[in-house]
Amino acid sequence: MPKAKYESIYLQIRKDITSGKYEFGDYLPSENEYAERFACTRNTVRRALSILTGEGYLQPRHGRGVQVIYQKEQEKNLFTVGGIESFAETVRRNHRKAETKVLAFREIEADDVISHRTGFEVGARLYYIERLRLMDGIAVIRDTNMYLMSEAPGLTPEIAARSIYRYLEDELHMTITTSRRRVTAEKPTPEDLACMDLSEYPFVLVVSGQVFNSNGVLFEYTQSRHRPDLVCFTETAVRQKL
Amino acid sequence: MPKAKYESIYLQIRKDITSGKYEFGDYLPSENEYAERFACTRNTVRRALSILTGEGYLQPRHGRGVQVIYQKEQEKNLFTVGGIESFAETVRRNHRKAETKVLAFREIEADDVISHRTGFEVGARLYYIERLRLMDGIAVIRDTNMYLMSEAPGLTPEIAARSIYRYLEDELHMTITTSRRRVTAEKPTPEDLACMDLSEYPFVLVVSGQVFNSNGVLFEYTQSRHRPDLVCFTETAVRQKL
DNA sequence: GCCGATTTGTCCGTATGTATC
DNA sequence: CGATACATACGGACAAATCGG
Repeated sequence: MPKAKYESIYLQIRKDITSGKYEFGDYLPSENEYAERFACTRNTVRRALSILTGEGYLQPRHGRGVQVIYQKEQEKNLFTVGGIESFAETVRRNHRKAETKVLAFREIEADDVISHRTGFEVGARLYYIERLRLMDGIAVIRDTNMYLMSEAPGLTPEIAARSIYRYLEDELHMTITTSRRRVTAEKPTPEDLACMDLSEYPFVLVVSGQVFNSNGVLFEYTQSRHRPDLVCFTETAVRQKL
Repeated sequence: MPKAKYESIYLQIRKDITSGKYEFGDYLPSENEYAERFACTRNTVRRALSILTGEGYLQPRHGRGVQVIYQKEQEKNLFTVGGIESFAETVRRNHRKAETKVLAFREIEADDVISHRTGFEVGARLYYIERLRLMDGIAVIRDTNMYLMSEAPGLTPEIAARSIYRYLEDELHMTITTSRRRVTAEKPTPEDLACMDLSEYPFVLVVSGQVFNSNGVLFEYTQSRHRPDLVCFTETAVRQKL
């Protein structure tokens, strides 16, 4: 699957870390040793290591070696925004029953209001999708998504009810590269109140973001309005001077 | 100040982006042109560009060029967690008056409850600090921090009232590399209610995290409890295969 | 404290592949 | 098809930090 050499090295070392072969605090073999072992130059090893460093797995220490700082997380909250976990996966992990209700599915054109909020160009043709996410029959998330039709053609309400990402990746062979997210607390809108049981929560946590594909095209704008007690947002930040 | 060549190139290009010289959607000069302009190899240019890509500023497009995908954020919320902005900087950016009140300053030892929550080893000697952050006289954040004494010696209440990070960086010459953060919504504790004006907000947004220094040592655990209307949490995730 | 070996950090120059126009 | 631009990889050189003898 991985065609680039640095990528297969990256995958191999990551597996050694997540499988527990190297634990928190351990030092990896030296770059020179890896270079020999993988039959490549030190530069190529360093590239793989730099990705792992950027992902928070490793901490290189000048003159000493490269240390593992990855630890298995202790998950408590239901929804972990920030990872790559989808709604369905999250629900499954918690042994609940997932359901998705499509509230709206339209084709629209971006006007300047939409453009300003989402980053799409004025006049761009978009799919506009509203969905309600239910867990064990309780509405917990209200999603609004917009997809650039030229990049994600062929979307249907049926796909929206199942998994849009599976369609994009498996059918359209699209790969996602950069995404931006913002989390804010907002007062619920009438629509929020109509859809979700927010009786004791006078706020919703709003996660909005843009997603770019590997062509560098902004193709998705997404906004998820969460019941505040169920969401958890995680981040790993690295001073990336490597 | 920047000693490494790639770093000064990084800073220069970033400045060109944030200053608006290049806008969202524009293409940067080619790597070869930059290499000539900065009198270095394409590799060095690529390194600077790769950092900017990892930070969400750029989107390289194979065969075409490198596109700017940075947009000036529409800052509505006061506090942007996720960036590297300190409380004082945020307040200054909003032209407000900052104040920090130290509520507690103790030396403690990590028991197993603390250890489990923070990641410090049992028995580790820690500074325990509680602070209240005031903006224009209004309490908006309640901070609880713990620092590993062996890595951050010499902390005092006076330093805590000013800037701990300035002390760590300037006096102890410590550099921060990796940090992990979690954001959750929680019911306010009696302490929260006593310290902050939360009358209309039955929730606080809790940002907790671990910080590693360049020695790879977990030296800080931090928890900030925010009034929900004032915080904004941003993240840029990149599938970093660059 | 010095020296040499090891290890990571920075940078160069070059070659080749692949996508776009 | 050729020119341009980014992507991958090689190999080498020297600097800087660490560690053991």
